[in-house]
Amino acid sequence: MSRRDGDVVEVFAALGDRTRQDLLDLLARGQGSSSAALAEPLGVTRQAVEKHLRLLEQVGLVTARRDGRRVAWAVRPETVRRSAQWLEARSAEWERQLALVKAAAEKADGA
Amino acid sequence: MSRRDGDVVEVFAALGDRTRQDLLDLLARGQGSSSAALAEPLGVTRQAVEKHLRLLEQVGLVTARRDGRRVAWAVRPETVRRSAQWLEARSAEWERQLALVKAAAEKADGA
DNA sequence: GCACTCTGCAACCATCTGGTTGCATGGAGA
DNA sequence: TCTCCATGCAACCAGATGGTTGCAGAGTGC
Repeated sequence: MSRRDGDVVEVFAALGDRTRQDLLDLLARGQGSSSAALAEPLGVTRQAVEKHLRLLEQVGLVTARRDGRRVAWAVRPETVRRSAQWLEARSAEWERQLALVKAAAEKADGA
Repeated sequence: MSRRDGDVVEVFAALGDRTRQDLLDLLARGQGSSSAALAEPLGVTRQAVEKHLRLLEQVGLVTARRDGRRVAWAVRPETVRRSAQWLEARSAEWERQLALVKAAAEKADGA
């Protein structure tokens, strides 16, 4: 597994949390871009939101832009799309490999 | 977010771990199907592998089939494919929403 | 029948995680 | 200039996690 594969593992780990999924939804819908604005619909403190946002930023799922003292967060869907494509390729690869293994096993049984 | 969405979150959490990713790779390649056979290339104990396998089974990524006292584990790529498609749809949806938000903001600026 | 093999399970441990609280700092508006 | 607002950060906490060790039970081959 290459280093890039390692990055993808972190993206999946980041996506494997309900609060972060909801957070990304809110950001994509334009329903708030500051941590305080996002905290209220999520039902957690703004510090919890900031923690999640920093993790999402770390794996490339969101970006931050300073606006005076405010920070405007935004989703980066292209990172999600790339991860989806990576996963799709993996499942296709696994299906291909399983077909080979299955064919080899049937050949052995016939022998 | 629907209940099915909740399931997907668990799939991503399951995929967000390097050992489990490697485990799925080994299973797909047919390089061992029992916990003991899988533990050696992963460098962890068979109990650790079994823990991971049970979690993967819980979210539908692998299946177990009893073979006497042995358990043969197998990957279910269709679950991975479905999750990839879900993610692809989400990123497309987020891109669509972001475009709407961006257009609305530009309209407001022009006013 | 017995020894061996494979699995299941629980207890344990160090670390991580998701969240809260409290306080400090910097930007902005009056 | 001062007050307010928004953010940053650290400490804390309960629970979860990933792994190990030890032991018991069931299947299997001799």
